[in-house]
This record gives sequence, structure tokens and C-alpha cells, in this order.
Amino acid sequence: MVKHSEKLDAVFSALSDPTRRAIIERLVSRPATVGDLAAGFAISQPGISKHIKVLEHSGLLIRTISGREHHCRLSPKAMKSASDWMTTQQRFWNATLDKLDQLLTSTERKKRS
Amino acid sequence: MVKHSEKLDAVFSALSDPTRRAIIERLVSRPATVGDLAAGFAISQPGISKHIKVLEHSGLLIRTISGREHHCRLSPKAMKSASDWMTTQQRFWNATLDKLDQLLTSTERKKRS
DNA sequence: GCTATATTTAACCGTGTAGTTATATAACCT
DNA sequence: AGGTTATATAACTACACGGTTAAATATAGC
Repeated sequence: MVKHSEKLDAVFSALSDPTRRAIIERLVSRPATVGDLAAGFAISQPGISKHIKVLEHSGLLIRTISGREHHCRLSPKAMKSASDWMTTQQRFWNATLDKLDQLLTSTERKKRS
Repeated sequence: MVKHSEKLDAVFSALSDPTRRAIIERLVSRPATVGDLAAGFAISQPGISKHIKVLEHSGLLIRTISGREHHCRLSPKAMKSASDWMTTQQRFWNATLDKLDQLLTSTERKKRS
């Protein structure tokens, strides 16, 4: 069983490279083969191949092989797990901020009265 | 001027380590000093110090020095930039999914009729 | 000024990563 | 079978990372 935290490691780590984010941005509009993607970047084909493998391991990308072509498309689940973690943190963080804000506001009221 | 993409690199990269995510989760509820944080983890204090520096460089964490104590708290902006990028991708991605869904549904309708 | 405390910096180790070029594998076409 | 196309794998380099221990820096308190 793969732990949740390890999945998050892989997703955030995959997203930390600009080339991989660019690959995602390209795949968002339409699927593409490895070759299509390699043609769009200044990096060598084996380089792109490695990036795709990283994205695939993170769960962000799904590869479908038909003949000699490897078709790549995005998977929503992995991105959602990362985005959910962030949303949770932000929610708590905002709550803390709200409390701080209330504190400041009430202090301000006291000052004014 | 620091490019937007480089900031995203730093934020996602900072979030890709489980210890750093745990530090964030602790700071979400209340600020803490470097020592407070170090006491909560099995790694050495200099190790924590390095993690904090990474978080600070990413913009996720703000350090306030008073005397010999370094107080750490979270900053919302950096997290928001990363979360915004994800949301954008997900929105486009969902739009694509919807189109695909419509396509499948209409194909299904044709089949059934 | 001396000692204790909070934290950083330095030096090091092992491992991972992003890139390269060259080679291998597998599928398609004639 | 032979040649081309799509992709992966191997071997290598340079560098970054996460951890350690030891030493340096700076503040606090007697």
C-alpha cells in the first residue's frame, strides 16, 4: 500500500519542474504522443521521455500505447489530491487569519471607544 | 525580477517534502520558533533550519527575528500562486472532460436510437 | 566578562535529478 | 527481409538535496 503522503511527494515533486508543468499545460487542451510533446520543447527526446515517466509515476499522466505510439493524457485524481491538501491548509490558515482579524478589530474598537 | 515560473518551481518543490508539509501543517494553527519546530521532529535542529530556509525562499514562510529567537509564520500569497495554477489547469481539464463527456453521451444516444 | 541558549554556517556523505549522446527495442511499410 | 519511425534504456556528467556532526555567531542573563 502506497501511503498518502508519498503520493503527495510525487505529485508536488512532479509539478516542481517547469518543463513538466508546460507538458501538463499542453495536455490540458488535448492528448499528445511522446513525439508530439518532444517536438514542442528544446530538450532531447530521451529527456522528454524521462519527464513523462515522472509525470506517469506521480499519477498525473496516463499513457496509452497503441502500436509504436504512446498517447499521453492527464488524470484528474492526482492533481485533486494535491489541490485538496492545499485547500485544507488554506482553509485553516484563513480561519486563523480571521481570528487575528477579529482580535485586531475588537482591539481597534476598544481604542476608539 | 523573479519570473513567475521560478516562484512556482520553488513553491511546488518546497511542498514536495513531507517534513516541510508537516512544518506547514504545524504553522497553520499557530506561529512557532525554529526551536519549537525542531523539537517536534526526529531530525536534527540544523536539518530543520535548512527546511525552514527552503520554505522561506519559496515565500511560503515568513521569519521574524526578535532577539535570538526566529519566529516563523505562514504567508498566504505563495501558496495561493501555486493553488491558482492548479485551479486553472483543473478548470481547463474539466472543460475538456465535459466536451469528451458530451461526445460520449451523444455517441451513446446515436447508438441507442 | 562568562556562560548558557537559539540559531546559522560549514563540511561532508550518499543519493536523486536533469540533461546529454549513443544504443536498443518494437512497430510499421514496401 | 530491410529501412524508417516511435520510444525506451544505458551510461555518463554536473549539480542539487536531505541528512549528519562540528564549529561559528549572536543574544540573554548573571
